Amino acid sequence: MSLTLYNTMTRSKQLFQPIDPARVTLYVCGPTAYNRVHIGNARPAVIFDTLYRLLNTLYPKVVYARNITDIDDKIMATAAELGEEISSVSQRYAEAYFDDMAALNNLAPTVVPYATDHIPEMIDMVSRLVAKGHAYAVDNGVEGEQGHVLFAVQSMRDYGSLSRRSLDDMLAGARVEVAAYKKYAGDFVLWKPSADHEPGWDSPWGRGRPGWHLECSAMIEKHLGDSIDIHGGGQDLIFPHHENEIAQSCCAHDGKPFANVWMHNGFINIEGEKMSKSLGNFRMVNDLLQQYPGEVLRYVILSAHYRSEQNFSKDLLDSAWRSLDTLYGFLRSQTAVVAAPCDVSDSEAYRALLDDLNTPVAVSELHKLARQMHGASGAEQALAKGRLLAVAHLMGLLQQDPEAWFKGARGGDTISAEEIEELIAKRNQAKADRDFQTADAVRNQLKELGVTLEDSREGTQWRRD
RNA sequence: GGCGCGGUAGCAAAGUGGUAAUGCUGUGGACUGCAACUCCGCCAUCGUCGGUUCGAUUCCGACCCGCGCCUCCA
Repeated sequence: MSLTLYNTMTRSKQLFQPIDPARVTLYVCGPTAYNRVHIGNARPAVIFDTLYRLLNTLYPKVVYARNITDIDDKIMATAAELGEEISSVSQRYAEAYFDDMAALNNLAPTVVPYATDHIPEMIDMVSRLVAKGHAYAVDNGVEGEQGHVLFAVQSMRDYGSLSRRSLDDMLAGARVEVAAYKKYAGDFVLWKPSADHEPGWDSPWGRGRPGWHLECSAMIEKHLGDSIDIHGGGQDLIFPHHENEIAQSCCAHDGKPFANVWMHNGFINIEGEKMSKSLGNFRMVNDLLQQYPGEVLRYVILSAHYRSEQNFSKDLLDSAWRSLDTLYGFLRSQTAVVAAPCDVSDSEAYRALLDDLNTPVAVSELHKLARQMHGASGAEQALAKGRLLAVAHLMGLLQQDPEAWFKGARGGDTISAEEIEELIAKRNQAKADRDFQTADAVRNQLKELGVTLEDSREGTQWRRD
């Protein structure tokens, strides 16, 4: 069994070969904690969580790090707006992020490093970059400029290799003004000075704070090593974020490779439009969770290949919910069957995942396996159930009790489970009396309250629509 | 301007040089007191035009359409 992954760096799929099979390393860029996260943040979390699960079946130890950026100008702005401490803002939103991600059945990463816990490491890295001639400090005495440390992009030969852009091309189309203190327009900030009212840490270049890209380089170096196996994130991070991470880390390590495989997930659009602040169409995970189980969001994300763009819409979410209903329906009808232990690697779904995380095929296999289970009996059925659950577990799906799935709140519930049971009892009595008019009246009454009844030889089951 | 991505059934979404998985929806039937669930069946020739080939949705070229990035951004 071998894993193939698409590498943004080479623009091709390639066999995954860990640097050290005894310790595979995966790093994914996490959120900046200044707001509730939107569904776009959820995609990489779900995708790479699935990859993490997959890697765990292949290697004895996988170190998965996903950071929290807790110092950033956006957080500072939010804190100022709310009149709150920066740390309290970032802590609150980091917690909210963890809650949201857990609701999507994401496992906790092995390491969750915080930027502010790594200031000395960052300063150290900047010092090394300066010493090696890859960075320079602005020392012109000008207020607001003095104390910046910039990465000298021209000091690195392969700068731009990930995004495949030449410096000149980028600068030609640049839409931003170039700060006068930069030696070269493409140079980016490693460290910036903080005003008295801004958060800051003492450094060789005065009181200041880290630039955006620095934390990832420093934290990866500390927790994962100089060279890691896989680095992931959203496509928008390819440039400049990841390009700059590469620059920092490679130059700090005298040219040693930084990440062997670069993986980037596509964007999520909303009802056909790009999700953006100006369009006001951000979909916060938390808001969606008020209307849909987290598993539905996860199912939707896994229904598309991670590299393609994905369009979120109400129809898509509703249909995913119905698909899960079908799957849980099969499981509910086989509750009595004890799942037999099963080796996931012996499945089409597993092979699909090994092929650059082809989750759409893996999801489709879930449906095939469920039907297979449904049509089987005896030991074969037990095995089929075991396989279905094992494969689903790899994807973080179908792990809850089917009964709970159907009876759980689905938003706007107006009738309690007890009341439903009472009405069912009443209807069953009517049925026994051959009073079908009353029986149907009860059914319709429940239907209007969003409850569907399912009669079978074993009795009546119910579900919320 | 530079770099890059995509166009497959009503919707979503895989895939392959030899006539297209899967889910949702719709629809015909079975089951049911009626339903629901489930089961059986039906519903696409893969943006357009050329080329290569015995054969292309799959390779090549052109074109049309949609989209992303170019230092806030998953």
